Amino acid sequence: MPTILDIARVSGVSKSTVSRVLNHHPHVSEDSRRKVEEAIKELSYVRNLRGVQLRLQRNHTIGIVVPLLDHPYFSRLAGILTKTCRDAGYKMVIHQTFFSQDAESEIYDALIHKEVDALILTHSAFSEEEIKSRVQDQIVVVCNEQFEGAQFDTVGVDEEEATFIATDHLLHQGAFPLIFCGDDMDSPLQQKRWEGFKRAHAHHGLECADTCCHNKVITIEDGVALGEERFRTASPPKGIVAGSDFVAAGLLAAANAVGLSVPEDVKIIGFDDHPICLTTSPTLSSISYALDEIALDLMGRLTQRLQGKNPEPLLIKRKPGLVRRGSS
Amino acid sequence: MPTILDIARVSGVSKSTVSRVLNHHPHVSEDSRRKVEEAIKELSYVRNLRGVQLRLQRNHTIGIVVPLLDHPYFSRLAGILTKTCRDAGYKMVIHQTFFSQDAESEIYDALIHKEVDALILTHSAFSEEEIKSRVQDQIVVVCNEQFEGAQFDTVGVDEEEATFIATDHLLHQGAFPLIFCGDDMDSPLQQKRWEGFKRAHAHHGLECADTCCHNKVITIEDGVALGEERFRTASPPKGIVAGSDFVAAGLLAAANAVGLSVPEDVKIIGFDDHPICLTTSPTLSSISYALDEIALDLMGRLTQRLQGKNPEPLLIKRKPGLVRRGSS
DNA sequence: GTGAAAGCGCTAACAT
DNA sequence: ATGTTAGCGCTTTCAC
Repeated sequence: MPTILDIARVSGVSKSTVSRVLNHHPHVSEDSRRKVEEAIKELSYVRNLRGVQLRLQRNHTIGIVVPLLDHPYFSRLAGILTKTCRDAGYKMVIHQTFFSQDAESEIYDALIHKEVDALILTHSAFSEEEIKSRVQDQIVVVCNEQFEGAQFDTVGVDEEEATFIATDHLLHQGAFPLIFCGDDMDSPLQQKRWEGFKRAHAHHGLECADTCCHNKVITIEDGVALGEERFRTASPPKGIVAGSDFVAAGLLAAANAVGLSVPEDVKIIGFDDHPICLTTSPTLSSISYALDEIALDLMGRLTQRLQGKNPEPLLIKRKPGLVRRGSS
Repeated sequence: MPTILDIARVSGVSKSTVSRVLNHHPHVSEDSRRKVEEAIKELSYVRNLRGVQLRLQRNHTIGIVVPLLDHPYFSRLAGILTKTCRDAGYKMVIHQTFFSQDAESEIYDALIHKEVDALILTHSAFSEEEIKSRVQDQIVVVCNEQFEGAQFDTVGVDEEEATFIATDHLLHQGAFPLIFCGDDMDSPLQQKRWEGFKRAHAHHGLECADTCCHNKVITIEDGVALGEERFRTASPPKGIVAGSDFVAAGLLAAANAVGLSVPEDVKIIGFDDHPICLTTSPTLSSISYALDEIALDLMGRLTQRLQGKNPEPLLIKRKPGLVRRGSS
């Protein structure tokens, strides 16, 4: 494995000049540049990043925090963000927290010790302030977690509004009472959604009890299980605002299995507008996000910070869309 | 950010001793060890990995190659493998190739230049020999890509057999002619599957034309599109072996939309036994994999190689399972 | 059992 | 425009 010293020897210049060529510095003679480039090609030299990193105290690596990868929303988001970062010349390390605060804490430690140059949060079990106190002035940006943008750049969809729209839609169709389910009711995101759910009820002059809120409903199987439980009671709910399309699909399957008709007996709506919505009978209504645009917004902001700029934290909330299909 | 030198100063020993404590060397006096540990706690010191890496020429980082993350099979596999690696004390960097040979080549370069200590392949657009010639004696292990295990440790399901079972099952139900679809027919995996598909036909004394093979069918939407195209012809296929459950779900939705009954008019089977199988009407038959076991097998092997052992490449092929549901 | 010193590959301030 | 040199944080001989 050749080093810049080898390149220097072969091309007959000093290693500083090699470094200058490598880093596209000005003030290098055309002649030196050519010789160095030839030597690089000849020895098929590639920079050892660890040397650079040790010297520069930078990694060109960004971390992304997701609760779990085996999830249609987070895998899609991680896929898009990874590509976006790569295109911007950064490597991406994906961290799964499995909704655990301990696992999330370790990631902040990694950031503080500069194992990554910045962190993208897509979910958190902490509040914005708690995170800020941990990470100090390290770079953190937030993607579609419902922080207020007080500490970090935050871009995403207005989740309170999204849930209001979904809930209002079901209530408007005459579905009541409703139930609501989310993956982690302790997170700010789920709290926002829950507020939107309640606001829609108030808007229609209806009461909604805390008992219609279900926590830790994440996967298709969770949706099936919740449906099996709630649909078999004497008075099953008339409508469901599900935390994701996968959960919604599971609930729909349970309704079919129990013999309830969708949307006549029970109406269902999910989040994300994932293509799974097209594969159920009836097809699933959903709230849509423009993830690609969100990713670009976020990366733009992140790039600025990585270049040392330090503007006030920004909050971008995009409008969600209602995609009405067969299930409502 | 404190360094071992700070620890050395505070604890009153030399930095070599600090290093020895850090690395759990023997021959350190109990007294020194205690003082160093106190200083570490006091300054909340954490090792700077880049220093270690530069010195040791190792990263404690493993790369994983997936075609794309936004895919139920690969995101699940990536999730499991990432957790398995983390538990073994390694970081994981996920690379998406988007089925491009160029993107994949870059990853091999990264391996050669030791940006990662090893690579886990879950898909490749190259042959085993081509990869070997690129990566030389760097560590590569293969997860469920159908290599022959001549060059690399390979663990996964016998895909030829899996496809034989799926195809045989449909033919046995009287479904003929069939069509077959895969994500990337140039890959060894899809070739194996295609061979299993043909072998099942031969087993039943039936012919199958190359025209029943469809390439680059990856997502739910691809499945819908393929279904719309093939189901509207005068003589639609009687059965489909789909490359993944998502594609199968898309095909099923298209069949329903076109007015074909499943399984009466057309029978469908997918791969992976993903829970989406439970959410369609009818539910989807599928070929099941034991991914968690595969991940553990693989990690065991990988750990050995990372410890410098260099046994002959191993080939583990687990038996696939047939999960019969409503669609066949 | 412990410390001094060399060096992993690289960049940048300083000198020329 | 180019070379010399120090040093990023760490591990590991080699002395003692």
